[in-house]
Amino acid sequence: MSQAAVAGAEFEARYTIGEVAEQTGLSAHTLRWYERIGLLDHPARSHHGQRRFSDADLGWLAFLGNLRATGMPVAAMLRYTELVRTGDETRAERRQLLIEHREEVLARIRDLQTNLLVLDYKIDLYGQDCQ
Amino acid sequence: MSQAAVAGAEFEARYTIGEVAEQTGLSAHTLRWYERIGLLDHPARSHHGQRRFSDADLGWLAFLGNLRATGMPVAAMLRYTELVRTGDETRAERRQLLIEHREEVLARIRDLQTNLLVLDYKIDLYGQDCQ
DNA sequence: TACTGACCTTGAGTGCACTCTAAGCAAGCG
DNA sequence: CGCTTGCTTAGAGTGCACTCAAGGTCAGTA
Repeated sequence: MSQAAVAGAEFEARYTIGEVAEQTGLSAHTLRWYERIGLLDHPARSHHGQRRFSDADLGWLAFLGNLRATGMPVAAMLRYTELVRTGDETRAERRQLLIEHREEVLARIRDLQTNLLVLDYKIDLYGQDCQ
Repeated sequence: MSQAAVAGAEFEARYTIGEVAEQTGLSAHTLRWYERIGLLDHPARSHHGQRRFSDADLGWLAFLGNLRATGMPVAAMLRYTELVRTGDETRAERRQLLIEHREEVLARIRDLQTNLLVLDYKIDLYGQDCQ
């Protein structure tokens, strides 16, 4: 996840915040905010002080995107991020966190499907006759 | 949806706000708020001025619950409610609204499932070896 | 040289959906 | 009688996840 962890990282860091915003669908504002709250390592900077994101950063953002898309709160993503930063000894805990999150997502899907049945029924009623 | 639309409704209106909160899982605060913003008709009142909800109110709240559980924003629920209040001539529009919402929910479910695959993959990686 | 556009910072503002506060009234209980 | 519980109101506060504002730097183009 960290561009600093990759040898020669400064040669890979090439995307501007605008490009990353484009690719990830997050706004530049949000990318800076993610960095500020600790979801994202401080990226490399150009000699003018502008951020230059690496492929590793993009990969990490894509993974965060998966977590967000499945409804994980930012606070939980932050916790996960900090576990990653801590090191390999947290692997079991990270795995556990993901497993629990998966269970929640599965429950959410089941819940949506159940509620959808009622909607279908209602739509059916409208299609036929009154109320 | 309206207890006023049912003949003899005042004889059915029997649940206190606490009981309705209990049954619907919404807080009494939220029930009053729903009423204030127009999601709920003004319920009957006891001779002390306390709300007395009817079975019709409970049914309507259950339906609202379905909409909320499937992620419909309050503003859209409000629009639907106003269509119901307007009368039978809005039935086609209401049906259309529900159909569109159903499509969105189906898309959400597909999206969740897609993102879940990545989670599964990641969990699998943690289960095996490094990163 | 003037302008445009992308980037920088800190800190404040937004929208949603509640959620609570404060001050007060009424019923029921020991 | 005092206490608890549950209700009433209008309006303020909360938490989340952004989102924007203001004021600035810098590179490239006409």
